[in-house]
Amino acid sequence: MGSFASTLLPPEPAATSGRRGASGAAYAWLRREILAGRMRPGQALSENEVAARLGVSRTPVREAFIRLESEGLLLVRPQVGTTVAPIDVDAVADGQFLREAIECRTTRLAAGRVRPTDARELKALLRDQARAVARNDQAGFLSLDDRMHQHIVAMAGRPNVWRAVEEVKAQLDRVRVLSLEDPSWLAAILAQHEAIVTHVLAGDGVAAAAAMETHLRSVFGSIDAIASRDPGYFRGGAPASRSGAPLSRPQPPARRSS
Amino acid sequence: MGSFASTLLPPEPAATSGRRGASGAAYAWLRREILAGRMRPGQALSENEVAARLGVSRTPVREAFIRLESEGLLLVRPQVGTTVAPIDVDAVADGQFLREAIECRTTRLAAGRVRPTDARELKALLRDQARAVARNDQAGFLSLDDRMHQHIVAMAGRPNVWRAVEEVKAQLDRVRVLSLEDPSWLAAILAQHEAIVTHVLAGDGVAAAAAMETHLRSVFGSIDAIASRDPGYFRGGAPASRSGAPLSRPQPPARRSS
DNA sequence: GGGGAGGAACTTGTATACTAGTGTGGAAAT
DNA sequence: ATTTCCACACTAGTATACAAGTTCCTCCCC
Repeated sequence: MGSFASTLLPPEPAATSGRRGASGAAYAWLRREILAGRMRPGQALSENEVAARLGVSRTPVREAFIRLESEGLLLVRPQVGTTVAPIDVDAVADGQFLREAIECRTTRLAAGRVRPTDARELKALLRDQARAVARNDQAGFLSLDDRMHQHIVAMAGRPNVWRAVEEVKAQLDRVRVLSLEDPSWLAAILAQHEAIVTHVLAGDGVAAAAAMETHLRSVFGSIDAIASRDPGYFRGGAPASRSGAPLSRPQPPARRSS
Repeated sequence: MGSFASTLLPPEPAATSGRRGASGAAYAWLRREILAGRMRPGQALSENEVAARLGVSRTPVREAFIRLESEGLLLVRPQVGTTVAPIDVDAVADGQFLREAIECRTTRLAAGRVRPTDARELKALLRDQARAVARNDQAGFLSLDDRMHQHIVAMAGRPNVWRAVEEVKAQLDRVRVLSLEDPSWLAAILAQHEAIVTHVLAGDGVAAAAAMETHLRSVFGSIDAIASRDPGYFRGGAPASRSGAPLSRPQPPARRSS
C-alpha cells in the first residue's frame, strides 16, 4: 500500500529507462533529447555517432535504438541510416485515441475511489500547478501535469497502467513541445484540470471522464496548427511540399570530420 | 482506403516481427513459443542456448530478448539469467483493463460506421467461427477471434491501434492458452461474438460496447481457476507456496554438455 | 556538356572476444 | 556429520571485428 510514495519521487525517475547500465543510459538520454524536441523529426543519427558522443561502443547504443524504434521514436532503415521518426499525424491520432480510452476509464473509476489522502494530493497538485502558471514555468507545469494524471491512474487501482500511458504519450508529447509557447494555454489547461478534480472529488465518474476527454482533446486540437507551421517535421499529413523543408538531407556528409 | 486487405492476409503475417533478419526471426520464434505455452513461465533461457538452437550468434538473440523483456514476456536478471516471465496476476489484470478500455471504445465507434463490406465480413467471420467450433478447432477459432476483433478496431477508423491491442493481449493470451481446454467455452465465446456483431450491425454503439465488455471479462474470469491450478506459473497471486512448484531450479547446470 | 560506370565511405546487421559479477558444488576444516 | 569457504562454470553487459548493402561523388567516355 506504499504506492503513494510516487508523489515524493523526482519527476522522471530512472525507472523509465528500464534497463541498467550504458544501454539504459543511452536510451534515457536519446528519449529525453527526442521528446524535448532538441533532436528534431527527420534528423539523421547513426550508431557510431551516438556511441562516440556518449563514450560507449555501438552495442548499448544499438540496444537503445531498438527500443526507441519499437516505441515509434526512431526510424531505422537497414543499411541506410537511422533518423528521428517524423511525426506521423496518424500515429499521433492513434496515441490520442488510446490515451482517451485509457484515461477516461481510469478517471471514471477514480471518482469512485477517492480517499482522503487522494483529495489532499490532488488539491496540492492543483495548487502547485497554479503557482507554475503564475511563474510561467512551462517545464514545471508539464511535470505536475504528468504527476496528476499518473495519480488519477493510480487511484483507479491500476498504477502500472501508467507505463502504457507513458508509451502512448510519447507521440503526443513530441507535438506538444512544438506547440507549447502560448502561456495562455497553461491557464486553460489548469482550468480543465480543476474541472476534472472537482468532478472526481464529487464522486461523479461520468462527468469526470467527460472532463478528461475534453481536456485531452483540447491538447490534441493544436496539432493541425503545428502541422501547417512545421510541415517538414510531419509525414502523411502534408503532401510532401518539399519547398523549404529543413530535413531529409541529413547533413553534409562531413567527411571524416574529427 | 485499401486497408481492408487485412481480411486477406494470413493469420499472423511477418509484420508482427517488426524487424527483419535473424533478429526478427528469433523474436518471432520466441514470442510464438512463449504465447503458445510451449515455453512455460519460469523456464530458464540463455542467450547462448537459444543462439545455438537457432543457429545464429548471441547478438540477434539478445536483441530479441530485449524486445521481449520490454513486452513483459521475459525476465532478464543481469549476470544471473533470463527466464520466461512468470505470469503476474497484476500484469494480466492491467492487460485486461487496457483491452477493455481500448476495445470497448473501438466497438462503440465501429457501430456508427458500418459499411456493407463490414457487415459481410463480420458475418463471414461468425460463420467460420461456428464451423471451427463444430470442428472443435481451437487454434483456428482463436485466429478467427483475433481477426474479428481486429476488424472491429479497423472499422473504428484506427487500424493501427490493433498493434497496441496485440501487445496488451500477449499477457492475456498466456493465461488463455493455459485454460482453453473446455470445448464448451468456445461455444460460449461464439455466442458473445454474435451478440457483439448484432449490436454493431444494428448501430447500437452502447450495447455493442457493453457486449464487448462482457465478452472480455468472461475470458478474464478464468484466471483465478488457472492460478490456483498452476500456482508455480504465477507470481504475486499465490503466497509463494513453493511446495510442488516446477520452476525456479532452472536446470542441472549440465556441465559442458555437447 | 551530358550521361553512365565504378569506387569510396558511410550505414546497419551479425559474429566473436573479453569483462565483470553471481550462484552452485565440492573440498577442507571443525 | 556439519559448516565454512573457495574455485569454477555460467550468466548477461560491453567492446571490437567483419560482412553485406546503399548512397553519393567522381572520373571517364561519348
